[in-house]
Amino acid sequence: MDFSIGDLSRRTGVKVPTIRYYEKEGLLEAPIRTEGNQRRYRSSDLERLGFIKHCRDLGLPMPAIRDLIDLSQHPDKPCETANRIAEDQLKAVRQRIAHLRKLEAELKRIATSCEGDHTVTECNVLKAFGDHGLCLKEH
Amino acid sequence: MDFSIGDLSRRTGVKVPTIRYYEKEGLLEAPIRTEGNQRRYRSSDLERLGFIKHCRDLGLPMPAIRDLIDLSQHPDKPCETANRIAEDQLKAVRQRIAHLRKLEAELKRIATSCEGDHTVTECNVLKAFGDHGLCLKEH
DNA sequence: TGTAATTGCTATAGCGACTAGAGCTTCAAG
DNA sequence: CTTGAAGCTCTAGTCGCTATAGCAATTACA
Repeated sequence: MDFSIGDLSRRTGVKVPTIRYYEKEGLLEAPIRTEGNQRRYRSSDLERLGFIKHCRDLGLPMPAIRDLIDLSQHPDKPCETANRIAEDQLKAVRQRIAHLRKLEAELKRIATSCEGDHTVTECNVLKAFGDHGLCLKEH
Repeated sequence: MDFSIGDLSRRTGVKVPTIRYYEKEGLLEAPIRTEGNQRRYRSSDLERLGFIKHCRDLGLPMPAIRDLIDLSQHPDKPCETANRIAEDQLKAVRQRIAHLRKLEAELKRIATSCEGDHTVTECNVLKAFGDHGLCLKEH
């Protein structure tokens, strides 16, 4: 019914030092210890760590995760905050996608500007890396 | 015909401490100094810094930029390396886009799962953040 | 020429979210 | 009872900057 830190790691896919780091940062509560000072977790910790893992996979920064955890411990509060966090993150992700698409377009242009077999003196790739003015759009 | 570090900064949009950092990291050569120990740059440094800036904007990591600079100083070498760097970066950008699109889809689902005015106990947003199993696809 | 504002200098520390390593102790299997 | 895996703490390193402190030099204007 209780897990070692290694068990927790295997079940969640979060590395052992990262689990200890989350504890230090206050995302996970410090668990009880064995007589030999080793951490022993319960299934509620497993859930909590799964929650954190999923949030991190979604790109949430740690302060946002802290907010969500605080929130989930006050069940009578309105859930606007949770909503706002999800929407902010969605906005951020969309911005990053837009930005990366511009980069993709320019890198495609750069990568296809060199046909074959010559030396760097006449290499368009190097020129293109150097000259922002050649870009189709600003980024 | 020569610029202070501030001039260089204004003309390239690279911040002053970042310029000094690039020098420490060997991306920029150490320029000559005035009697009072201040850096004085020439237009070749301006070009080089513009090159670096553009590469960073495109997401190239510093080691890749170092490779490109080395390359540009051996004009007789074949330009395969430059090509490979551009293509690797293009590939990396496309991967990141693909990943972000999955996140976007899931965040959209999470952010729209809560309609209106209730408390966190029955909030689907919090549930969705917690439960990876509810995801449409893995990420 | 005097002085004040701006810019420059070095060195160090901090950011976020881990990751790696050293050097030690405890646990579990055979 | 021994051995090897897993655990412990603590420190430092990663990347690409950014901020701060405490000075020195330069520049603009009176």
